Amino acid sequence: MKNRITLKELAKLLNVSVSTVSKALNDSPEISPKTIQRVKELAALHKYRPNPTAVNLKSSKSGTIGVIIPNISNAFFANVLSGIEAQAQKEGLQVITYISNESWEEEKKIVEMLATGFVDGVLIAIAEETQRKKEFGHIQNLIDYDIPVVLYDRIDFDMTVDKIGVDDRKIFFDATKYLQTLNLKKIGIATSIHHMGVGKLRITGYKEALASKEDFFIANSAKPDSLREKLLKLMLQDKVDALLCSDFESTMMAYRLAFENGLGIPKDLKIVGFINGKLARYLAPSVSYVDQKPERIGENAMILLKKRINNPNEKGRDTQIVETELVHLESTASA
Amino acid sequence: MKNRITLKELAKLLNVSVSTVSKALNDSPEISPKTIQRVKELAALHKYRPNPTAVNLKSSKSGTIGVIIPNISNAFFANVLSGIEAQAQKEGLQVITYISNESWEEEKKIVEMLATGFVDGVLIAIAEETQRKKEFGHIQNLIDYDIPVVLYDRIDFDMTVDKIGVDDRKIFFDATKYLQTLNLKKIGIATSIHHMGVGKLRITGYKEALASKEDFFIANSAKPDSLREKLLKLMLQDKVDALLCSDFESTMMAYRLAFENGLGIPKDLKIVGFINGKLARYLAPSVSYVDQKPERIGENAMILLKKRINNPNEKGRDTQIVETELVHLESTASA
DNA sequence: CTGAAAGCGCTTACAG
DNA sequence: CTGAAAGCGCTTACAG
Repeated sequence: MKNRITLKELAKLLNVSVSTVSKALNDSPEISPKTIQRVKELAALHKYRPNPTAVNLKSSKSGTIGVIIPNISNAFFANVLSGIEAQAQKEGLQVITYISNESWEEEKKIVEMLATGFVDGVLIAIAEETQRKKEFGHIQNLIDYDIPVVLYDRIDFDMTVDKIGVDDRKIFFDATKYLQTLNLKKIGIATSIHHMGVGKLRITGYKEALASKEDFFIANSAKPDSLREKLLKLMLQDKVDALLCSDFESTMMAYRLAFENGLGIPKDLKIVGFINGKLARYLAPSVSYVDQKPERIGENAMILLKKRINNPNEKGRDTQIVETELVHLESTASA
Repeated sequence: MKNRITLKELAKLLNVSVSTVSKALNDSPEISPKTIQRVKELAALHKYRPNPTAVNLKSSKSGTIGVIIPNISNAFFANVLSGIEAQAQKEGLQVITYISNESWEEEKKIVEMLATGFVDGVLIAIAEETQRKKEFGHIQNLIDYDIPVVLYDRIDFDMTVDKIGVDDRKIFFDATKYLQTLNLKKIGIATSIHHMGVGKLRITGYKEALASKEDFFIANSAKPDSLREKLLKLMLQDKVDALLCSDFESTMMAYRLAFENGLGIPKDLKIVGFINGKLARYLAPSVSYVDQKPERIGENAMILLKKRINNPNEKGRDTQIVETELVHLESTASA
């Protein structure tokens, strides 16, 4: 059953040339309708499909794009990928996924591979370690090779490249302001990503909203044990009224620690989290969360990349901001 | 910066033939050490990388495999993908992901595309709708085309093909037996995937463990509202002592409904769930869960596929079972 | 309207 | 040890 039929074999069976078969299948006006029909019928009979590799070689396009994901276990990135996939299918592009595991070295290896021109374009969310090391040479190199690149989600970097993400500063600014309207005095934040661009911006937004009107209450650590300690201090000593949580880890840890220490949510402590909506609604109590619209980010990232692939010589670079939404559930309900 | 250098251009610069350059770069013994060195130096200088598309065309291999995922928001599949990726990288293969969204039609479209020989092999977890319709023609067709295929996770189908998954019947059999050792009388199950192969097997395991010693308590529905109602009946009317939950939806809904109705976990109700370990530990109380070892499934699926790609003519087909683990957390703690 | 030829960028048997 | 030629499966300018 193996061995797909080729143009050459079709041509032989039809007693015409390879060129004629090729043109007929592509509905060339050069070919007579009668021949087109004959060719197409036999092609259908044999289930002919052009060899994509050969087509790619001719067109010097690969028909694929590379997507670098720092951590696929993170539901946010899984959903972004879902949006990318859906849009790529519409564009007729294949998506090759790479997982950097937040590692600079793995990311570098992937990017260098992609720099060989393996794909028509690249979508990348920059790894945590890369941000920490501030070593962006490999990314810059990719851009310099004129391979279309779009940064998604993690976009707070000084590179001339298309970007799409959310306004992290504004999200926390607005969320803090919202909590203030509930007459909460002590508003704190919890984060395990304070060393990343998006994490920093969220802290900035929080600070700007509070201005110097109140004290800052910040629990920040990438290490679970240390984050736990700092959170406990905020909850039990400082007795904050509300916690803005910047990521999955800090949201779930706040939720869990409230339970362990008998703090009622929202009675004793209000929580706003960064987790996906499906989970947020199942928690008990349900947790108000920031909907980052991951599918939309993915979809628009793909559209942006496709645009750049089609217009490689355009000079300007876009930065797109996707609107987010603060979804109010039980964890911020007023008495 | 664009336009990667080709063999032909290197050859011109070196005043040798294309063949010589090609052979030199591949360390052919036909070529003198001196020439090899000259060629490699210039290639390095120009950062020459062979065009993968051309190499693939020659070798009639694509160096890529296709992975079909029913639903990437499901943490289980995200983690399987992670395992696949890691192993693929070791094997030097690219992974093209496709998301079927549990849809028969989308799956069929993807599979037909892959049947053109676009990839060297395919890993697939069969979509829910496909299972419901019992329409496996497209999958069988892929197999008939001699494209190496490995079914992962959802493997309870009568096809001559390599498979890798867990023993779903045994998992629920053992879990039920375990709950019996806690002296629980009324053990129920909750599932929203009872129409799928893995779901059916889990129910079978539960029934076999109980034998006819007790009544069966089963809440099964793919519709949230209906599942909620059935679960409430089990919890409030039948007053089951424990619930085995078969998937994310039913686990989280049981957790949430216990909270809404003032049932203490584990005091009034014990729960065993199918969710990922990270989440399970953060819940309040933490929920005992079945660790399906998704990374290992992905990794071994990739190994199995690679083996089949390398030995296309071997006749036998493997079914690999990955060992799972019931992790005991607070939700099944005894008083 | 049809076909021979060149070419995409490689590899490899074969000749010298 | 080096190179000319054929070929992987296509597409497309060009000739007839």
